[in-house]
Amino acid sequence: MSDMRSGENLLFLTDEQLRQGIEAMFFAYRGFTADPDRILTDLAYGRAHHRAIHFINRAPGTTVNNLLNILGVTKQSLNRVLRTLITDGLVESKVGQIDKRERHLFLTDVGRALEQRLSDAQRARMRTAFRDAGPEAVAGFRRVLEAMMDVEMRHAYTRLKESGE
Amino acid sequence: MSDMRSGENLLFLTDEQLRQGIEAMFFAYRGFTADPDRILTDLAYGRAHHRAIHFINRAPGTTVNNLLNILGVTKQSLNRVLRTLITDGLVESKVGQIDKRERHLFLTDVGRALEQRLSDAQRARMRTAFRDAGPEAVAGFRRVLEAMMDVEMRHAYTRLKESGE
DNA sequence: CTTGGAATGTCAACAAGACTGACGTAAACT
DNA sequence: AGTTTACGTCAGTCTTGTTGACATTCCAAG
Repeated sequence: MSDMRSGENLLFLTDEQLRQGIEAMFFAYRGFTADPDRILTDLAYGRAHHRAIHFINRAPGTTVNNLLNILGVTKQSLNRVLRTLITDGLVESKVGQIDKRERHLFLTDVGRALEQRLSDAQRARMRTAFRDAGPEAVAGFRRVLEAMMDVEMRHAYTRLKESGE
Repeated sequence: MSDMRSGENLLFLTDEQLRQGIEAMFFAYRGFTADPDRILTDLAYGRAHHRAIHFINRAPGTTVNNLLNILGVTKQSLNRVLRTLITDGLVESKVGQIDKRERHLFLTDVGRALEQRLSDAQRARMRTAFRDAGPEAVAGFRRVLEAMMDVEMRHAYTRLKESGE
């Protein structure tokens, strides 16, 4: 795999190749969000709600601040979303036992049901794509995406990844 | 956790693997747009302007309708963006010679300069990611992304790809 | 040739969801 | 006691998506 390292087979780094990578990212991300988006609009929710639900499900009991860092939005923006999810009974907010300033977030049964519905749709597409591309392609896919992240996001991603396996 | 189905090792298709793929997409897309976004906010433009500029540069003389299909937004939404780009002198709109209902779009020199600046920033990140991951990973990355697209978008992508090489 | 429908693009108004800034409350830290 | 931290909220702005209404142009059927 690492035969000619110094200045030979770097064809995959031409501007044209990079541009194709950029466009692939753009078009693929559209597909990536398309299925959950369809479900969400029927429920008068948006992508922001999906993201919150996803990460609360992934890390139950997470604090608002924690979620803020992962999502990379302002607290006002997150709060708007969270408020509707709480009043709609999808998310529960519990005052921290050790530190009472903190609010720990959990999905209710209803919230978990929606999370399932959304991630089933998204996973279905991901599964088809993975299967069509094959395990080696998937490994490459992950390697490139990880290299594309900002450092802090790579750490957040790695932490989540390790907590899940 | 050995999940052997019909002899094949399908470990890369577990729900946990798929979820990691989903999160990788989410975090990577943030990195993907971060650099151009920084440039754009200084100029009071947004991601929508970037997208329009990108594809006009890629396919000079394209019609509004054509661009609409690629970008997947309503014509009214695109029009707002286009209008500011035209009044700011980044994009030129020429009435079609054959069909006078159509407007053909071109970047001006100023528009091309901004396009360069934006895509340089985005390519720099893509280049680093590609180099770090290696050519085989890049091939896999592309294969998975293509499989993730909606059919129409895959066609649009392929058409652009072939026009560029 | 005219006329009605389809296609293309523009203008106006509105909604979601991001942002900043300011402020308040409660709890924790020093 | 005073400061910092965590969270919530109000108010206002911006980008970017939406729908609705409308003008222009093309084309084809009468």
